Amino acid sequence: MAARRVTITDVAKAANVHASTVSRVLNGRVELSLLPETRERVIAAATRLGYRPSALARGLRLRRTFTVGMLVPDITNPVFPAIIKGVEGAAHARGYHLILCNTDDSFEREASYLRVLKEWRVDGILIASSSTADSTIAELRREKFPFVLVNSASRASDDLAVVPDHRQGVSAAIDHLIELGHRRIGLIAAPQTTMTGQERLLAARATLRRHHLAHEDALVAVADSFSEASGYSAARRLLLDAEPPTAVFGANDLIALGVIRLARELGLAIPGDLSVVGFNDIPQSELFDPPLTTVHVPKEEMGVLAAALLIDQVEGRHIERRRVVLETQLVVRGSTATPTVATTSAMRTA
Amino acid sequence: MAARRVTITDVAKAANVHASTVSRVLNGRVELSLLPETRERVIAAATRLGYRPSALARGLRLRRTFTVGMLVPDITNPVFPAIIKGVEGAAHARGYHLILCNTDDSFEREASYLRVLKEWRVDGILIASSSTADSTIAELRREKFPFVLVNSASRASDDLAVVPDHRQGVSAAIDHLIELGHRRIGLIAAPQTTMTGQERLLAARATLRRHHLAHEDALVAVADSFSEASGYSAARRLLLDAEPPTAVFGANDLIALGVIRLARELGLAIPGDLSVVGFNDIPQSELFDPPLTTVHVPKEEMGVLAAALLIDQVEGRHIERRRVVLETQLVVRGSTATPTVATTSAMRTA
DNA sequence: TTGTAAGCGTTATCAG
DNA sequence: CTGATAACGCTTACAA
Repeated sequence: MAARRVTITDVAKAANVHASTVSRVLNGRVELSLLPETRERVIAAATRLGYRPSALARGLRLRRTFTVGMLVPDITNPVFPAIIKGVEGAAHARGYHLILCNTDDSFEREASYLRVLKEWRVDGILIASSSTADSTIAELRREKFPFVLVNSASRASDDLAVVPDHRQGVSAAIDHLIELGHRRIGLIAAPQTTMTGQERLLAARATLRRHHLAHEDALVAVADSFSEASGYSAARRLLLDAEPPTAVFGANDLIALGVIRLARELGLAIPGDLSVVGFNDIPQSELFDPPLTTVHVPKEEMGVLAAALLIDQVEGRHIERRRVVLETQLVVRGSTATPTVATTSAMRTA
Repeated sequence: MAARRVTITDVAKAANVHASTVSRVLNGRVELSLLPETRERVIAAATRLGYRPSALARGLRLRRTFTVGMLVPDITNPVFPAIIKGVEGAAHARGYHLILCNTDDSFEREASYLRVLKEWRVDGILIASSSTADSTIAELRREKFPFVLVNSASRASDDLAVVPDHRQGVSAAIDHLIELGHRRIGLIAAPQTTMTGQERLLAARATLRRHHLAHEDALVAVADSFSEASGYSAARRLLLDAEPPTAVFGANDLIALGVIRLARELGLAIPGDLSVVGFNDIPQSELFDPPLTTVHVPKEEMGVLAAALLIDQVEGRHIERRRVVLETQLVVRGSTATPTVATTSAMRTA
């Protein structure tokens, strides 16, 4: 099909030198002594023939690929593109390339991709896949395979990780609702099979408890995934209840948008009849109807830091902080407000 | 750092056979005659040692990597994740893996990534990067390197491509505005360095001409990129004009959202004072304020078809249609309406 | 049915 | 300063 690739030997022949010389010219360090004349001849030949070294052969020989893999649960969730952008930029700047894998939130695909990444001998792996089985991570740890968790941490606190401060963010979101006067606050959690899901629900419950507010089961629904559709379904379980909440915290922005969609269908005004807060501050959050009140997470920065941490590890540099926790910030927009009289009636029952 | 990887020879030793036998057991076709007993011993050894073949070595030997590369201009633009998802699904189903590269709309990065993909000996390349220089594509063509264009086609009509019907989509969008009674229709084009940008502007102009409507320069602004920010800036040039349009067609949804943001800042009601249409139908389009009227493009399907086309080509299968053009469909939501009395005054001047 | 050997394209080491 | 050689880990004729 494609014409035979030109190899280092072809270049060598064309330049009347040995292949090893070509290699030295093309990627030898400067202190190597080479006749300028040879160097020029080699470079000329290489460009004339359009020589492209084989990363395969080189990786095989070097036992290094200058490539990092990244596992993402769902590229369609707008948090991730932002994180990925950060990762890619930082990796690129340090001479690494990124192999991106979309696990579609399936354990099976995740395991399969992890295998593939290892087979490709990537130098390290970034894991943004929140559902990652503990066993999977344990395996990486056991093998001493360099990896860094992004966005969602692991149970083992000594794993390298770059995460937003879930607890602080969630707490700020719920404090905000309470300050507005809400007393019946519904929680739409993310899957409890994920660390992110667990952490955010735990944090939310803790905050409510701190304020001596109800956080009974009737006020909690767990979404099947981090998607809008799942948020919508879960919201049905909450809002169609006899005593619906006056405010809802969604474990992420997509879930919050699902709530908003349902509310709209039910004819509930937001924030008039129902306040909604999300988490992540996805792009265009301020253009939704209503503009989404949410917890801002420095997504791109998170990616940059994670990539840096991974590469530091790969290159054997000293690592000061094994776990980087990034500040989050509540961004109040239109989707939250003081509960109205109509809904405050529900408050009394709380 | 990491413990030495276990190789095929390690497995061979452990199973008391030669490496070639291990290879045969692990990926030989069924018709190969192997003693069941040997087979079992090998498999046992392989699993016990946790053997993972090196894709590097295998790719080097096979001159095939079962990997395809994909160039995406901006992963942050919500059209692409959807396309990527389709690509990845289809590729995965056929046993291929995807290496994703974000070119950030820079020629330089694009060229660099293209080089990298070739160095990794990917079996083929998917190009969704609309700004791709003709010369780049020409080079691929010359080298007979398998590639398929997605979302935006090339000038050369015989290149393999899977694209939406830009002409039909744009025309539907503008027809819609005209049917509503708009006569001063502004165009916010995408960069004219991109094929997509050119095609959509051309189509828009043609449609206006067909209706004998003005499409003078005052009604056209060209955005610097496909982003919301660029749409916003370009919109300033249009809407702050003495005689602003009563409706605007944005070359994509993000640009349209930029227009909406500006309109909101200027206190213009949408669709009351200004109608806006976009292109692509990005996720959550219906949750914006107002819900975005836009041209729906079957994004995931586009990805699936493109991947299939590429792999067919790679595997030497016969290809019936070299260019697949997908139907688009106008989705009318809240951002367009009949021009109000106030703005119809502007109509007369047109 | 299985072992032997060569080679995929590089680069590190050792001579010269 | 540059050439020869071996090895990275795998697959596939060919031989046994």
